[in-house]
Amino acid sequence: MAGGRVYNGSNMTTLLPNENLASSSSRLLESFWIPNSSPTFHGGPSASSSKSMVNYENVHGGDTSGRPLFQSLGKDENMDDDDDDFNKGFRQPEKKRRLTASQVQFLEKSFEVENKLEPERKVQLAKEIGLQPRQIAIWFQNRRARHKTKQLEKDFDSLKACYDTLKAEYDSLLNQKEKLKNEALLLKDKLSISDKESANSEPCGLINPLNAEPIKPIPNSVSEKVAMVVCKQEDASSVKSDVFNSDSPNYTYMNHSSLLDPGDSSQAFEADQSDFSQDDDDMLGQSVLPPLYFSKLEDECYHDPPANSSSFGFVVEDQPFWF
DNA sequence: TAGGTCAAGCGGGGTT
DNA sequence: AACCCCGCTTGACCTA
Repeated sequence: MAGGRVYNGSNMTTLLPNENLASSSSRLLESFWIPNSSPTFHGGPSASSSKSMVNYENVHGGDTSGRPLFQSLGKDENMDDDDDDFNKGFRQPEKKRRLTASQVQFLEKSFEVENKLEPERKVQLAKEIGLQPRQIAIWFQNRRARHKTKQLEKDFDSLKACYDTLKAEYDSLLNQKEKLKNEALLLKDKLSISDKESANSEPCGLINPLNAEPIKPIPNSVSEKVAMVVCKQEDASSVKSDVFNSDSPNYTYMNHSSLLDPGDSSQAFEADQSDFSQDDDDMLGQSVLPPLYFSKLEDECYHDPPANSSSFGFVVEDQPFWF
């Protein structure tokens, strides 16, 4: 459709509905709008709402009983001072006027009820507050646009907060991963050192795992768990003195266990993760991350553990045995 | 005076 | 064709 709609025979571009014909000067315009005897929606710079460009309200508190809540200016009322100019062919460009606070409040309430505008409702609203139906439609359109903008801002803030949270979790996980990697490396070093020392001090192979009957009081599966739990409960910096104490009956078993195969650090890493809830000193993640983190860990890490890490997955019912 | 706000214009698309 | 809605823009006005 071509622009420049025509309403009630007046082109909106040059003559706004409910608006006086433009005066030849802003001073004239103001004086024209200063209320004297007119009912509602007449106003001027001295009107109650200082923020309104032009306040149409009846600031004199005139009796409006028997009238609609708001009443627009009739064209006859508008023409007073400008008739001459208009007839002479003068026509000032339109002066935009803000709706009054009362009008806006009325429209806002209506908007809260329903932000779409049926034709009947539009006409009704227009009558109620003394505006042209077209103005009501425009106000609702602009109001919907503002509402949409605000909603977008809200959604953006919400998504950004979500992103920030996830990023914090991710960073924390990265830190934890690095820490656990370092711990695994440290443990491997200790293992190799202890291995060498034991080989030097007991060259006769007293504790060869292949014929280790004397030191097998604990079943293999349980022994593995003992080793893992002890490892995990120790702070990496404390060098696991108990674990590597040569007096320990599990000492040699640990040393020759394939659990901490130096070639597979991921196993150690993964096993350690399974014991987060037991570790006090290394619970960086637990102290930082929300419970969601752990549920996610379970979802993402334990639903389908790698086959080669099965020996690290503690059976739930085993845990009370160790703790 | 720059930037924000708001009523209104404009043009395109959809519906009846 | 008339009407409506939407996105974008314009222009008047306000404010820091």
